[in-house]
Amino acid sequence: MVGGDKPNAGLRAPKKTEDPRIERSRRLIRRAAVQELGEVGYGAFTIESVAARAGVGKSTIYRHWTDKLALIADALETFHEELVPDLEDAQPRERVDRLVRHVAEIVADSTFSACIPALIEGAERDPQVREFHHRYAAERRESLINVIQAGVAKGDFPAQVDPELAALTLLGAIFYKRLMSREPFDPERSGELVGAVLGRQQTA
Amino acid sequence: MVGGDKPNAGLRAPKKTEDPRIERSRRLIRRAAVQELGEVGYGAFTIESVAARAGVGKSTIYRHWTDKLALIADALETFHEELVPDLEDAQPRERVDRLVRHVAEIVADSTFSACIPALIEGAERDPQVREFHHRYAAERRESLINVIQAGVAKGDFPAQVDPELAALTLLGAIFYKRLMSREPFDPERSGELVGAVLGRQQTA
Amino acid sequence: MVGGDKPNAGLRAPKKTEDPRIERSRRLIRRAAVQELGEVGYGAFTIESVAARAGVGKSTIYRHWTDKLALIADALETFHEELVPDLEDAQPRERVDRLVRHVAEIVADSTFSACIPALIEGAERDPQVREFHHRYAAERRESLINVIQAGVAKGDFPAQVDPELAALTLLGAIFYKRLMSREPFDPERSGELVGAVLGRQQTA
Amino acid sequence: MVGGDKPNAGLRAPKKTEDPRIERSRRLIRRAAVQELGEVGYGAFTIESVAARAGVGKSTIYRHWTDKLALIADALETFHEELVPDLEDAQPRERVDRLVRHVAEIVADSTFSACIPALIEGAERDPQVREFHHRYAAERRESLINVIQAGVAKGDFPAQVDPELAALTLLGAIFYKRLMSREPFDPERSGELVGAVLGRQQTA
DNA sequence: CGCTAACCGAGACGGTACGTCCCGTCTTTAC
DNA sequence: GTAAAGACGGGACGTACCGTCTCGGTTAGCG
Repeated sequence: MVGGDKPNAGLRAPKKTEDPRIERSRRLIRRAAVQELGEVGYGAFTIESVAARAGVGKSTIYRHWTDKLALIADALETFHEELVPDLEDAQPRERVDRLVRHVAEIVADSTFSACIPALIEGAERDPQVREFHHRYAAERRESLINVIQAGVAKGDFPAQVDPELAALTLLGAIFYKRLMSREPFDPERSGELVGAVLGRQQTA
Repeated sequence: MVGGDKPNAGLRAPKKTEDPRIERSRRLIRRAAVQELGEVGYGAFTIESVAARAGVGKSTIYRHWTDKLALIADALETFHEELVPDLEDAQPRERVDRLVRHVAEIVADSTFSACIPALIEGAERDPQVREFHHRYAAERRESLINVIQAGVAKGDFPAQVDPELAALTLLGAIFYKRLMSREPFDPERSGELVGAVLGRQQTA
Repeated sequence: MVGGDKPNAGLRAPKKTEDPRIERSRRLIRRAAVQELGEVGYGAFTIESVAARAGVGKSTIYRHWTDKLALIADALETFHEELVPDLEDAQPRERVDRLVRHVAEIVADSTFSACIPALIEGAERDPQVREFHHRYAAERRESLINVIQAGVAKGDFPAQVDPELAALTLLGAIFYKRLMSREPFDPERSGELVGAVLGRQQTA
Repeated sequence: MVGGDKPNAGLRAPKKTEDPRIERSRRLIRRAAVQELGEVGYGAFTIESVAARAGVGKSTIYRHWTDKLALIADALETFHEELVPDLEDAQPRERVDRLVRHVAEIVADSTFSACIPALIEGAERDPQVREFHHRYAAERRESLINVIQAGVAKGDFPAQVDPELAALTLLGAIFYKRLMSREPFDPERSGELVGAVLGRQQTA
């Protein structure tokens, strides 16, 4: 979690097990928040509306998250897993392809995508959000760099490829398109993109 | 202009010259708005704060712009010129280098840079801002694409380079670094970046 | 109440008891409003100033009254009781004396007195205030008329006395002095006044 | 004048004759002000509206009067004459009758009447307005007192009549009715009123 | 009859209050 | 004892006028 939510972090001794209603509320609220985000977007996202949608009092939300941004960030955390789910052992090129395509798909269309601008802006103002956002992006980038590195070592990609720079251009192109133009990057073109940066497949 | 402001549009005959105070107010307010945007971001951007910063009454702002968004959009318009100032006739590679470096420098540090997150967030929330932001980015991209295309035609870059994709990766890398990590893209590395995407200089 | 406030009208079943903060806020605000009215008058009466004076947020006022006028009208309602508190069974002359003196005293000096000009001005501008102001004055006048009538019937006052006209002159003199000259009508002279209008006491 | 208008009070020596435009503007504005007052009442009286009605710039009004109240008071001054126009030498009773009826008529319906509340309120807050309002009322009262006094001296009214108290009740009744009820005092009843206070006509 | 001073209309300006909306906090009551 | 309901203080929104001010353009009346 980003911080901002306040689970019984500091061992409130006397409480053995957590009231089951608490987890129920959290789940309801998180779900409502994600729905709200998807439907009205970040701009019109309102705590009061989330509360209404979740059938919950406003105070219940503030009991579990410090503010709007914390709720959003936490709700997004949910997606974290779904973003590194390709731990297969295909060949490097294949793995890069899948990774890039996966990112492109998520960026092209998902609740997560709708929140990217908010995260960027939030990161600019709030250290907590920044930490979360950067760490998150770094993990994503790291895994891509590693795969590219492996490919270079294995000779699948040209030797002069700088993995870090390559990862930057691959991800950059996808996010840039999403943030700077009407249309997101088409996932179907991810193969092309990889080819442009790492060289065409020298298929026999 | 993006819209929202109400200048002397459409030559209203009877008004010969404009009251000089008007332009002065507009200038002060625009400047204050950009500063505000850079400092507090889109979400916390406040007309009242802009008015205070500009040393102007709130009503003066509403006299010239219909609402907050119109002011933001118009204030950002200000940057339009400063960002396409490289109309030289060097060789294509050199021109790409300079263009990319120029973008990197601006993104690394400038008043404009401070507004990028606000701009992205604003584009997501408001159609007016979006229109401006996208058009603006498109122009920037367009000029880079043209130069790359010329280079490909001339044989300075590999034939298989897709100019549009290449531009996307070049710019993407720069913005991605700025928005997704602690450090902006170092302008000194723009040569490397161009090399990675368009091939190393095949110098003698 | 005059209207404008929105109390538990129409027995909304599910709400048993009212939040005690509500009544507390209402009381504080009403008091502040009356003070404000007395001090700055109707024209300069400001919701924001009332809020500050009551140590309350502006929104709390708007939560309980629809607008400025509703608040003013309701706040003035407060005085209603304090002004007809002489239901004794003395002789008619005595009762008239006391009633007139009571009015003179209130008009000479009281929180209410400070509001009379505001009330008059308000009545001229706003139908709601007017309704209240007139109804209120009518009740006051009515009770005086009744007592005079009783006195005439009983032979304590000359037969040709027109009770309604007499009440008008008695009250009129008091208010006229307050509103049209530096000094209010001296309550000590109320006996004289009654004598002038209803004839001297034909004591043995 | 109440004060507030600023004619060439302090003998600006070099100016022989006044620019005729000035007087013209003053006249237009005064007239517009009175019309406005009559039509929309004091509450909705707006300087901007008066300016428009007079076909004059707002600044022209403020050039000649300090503020709204000064303009209104000055416009009312116009009526001052029409309020003491009964300098005949009838019998005292007749003169009182006419005076009272005249006041009743003015109070019952005139532009002046519409401003009484504003004057009362203004007098409460602004010393200048107070001075004007009180002096004005005093003159009116004085003339009535004098006539009554003459009548008492001449034996037309009972000896025990206190002229000052009598005047207070006569005027008070008329103003009270105007300010405290829906209907103003009916001028037709002024004879009755005088009779009630000064005794019936002991006609043969 | 042409020049210059002033007055003028127009309206921009800094302000202030309006009544609305939503935030994030805090209190109360019901379950 | 917890959670819903929702009152609360706060503060920005965009609007309407206020009373002040600056701007050129027009007009009166002197020379």
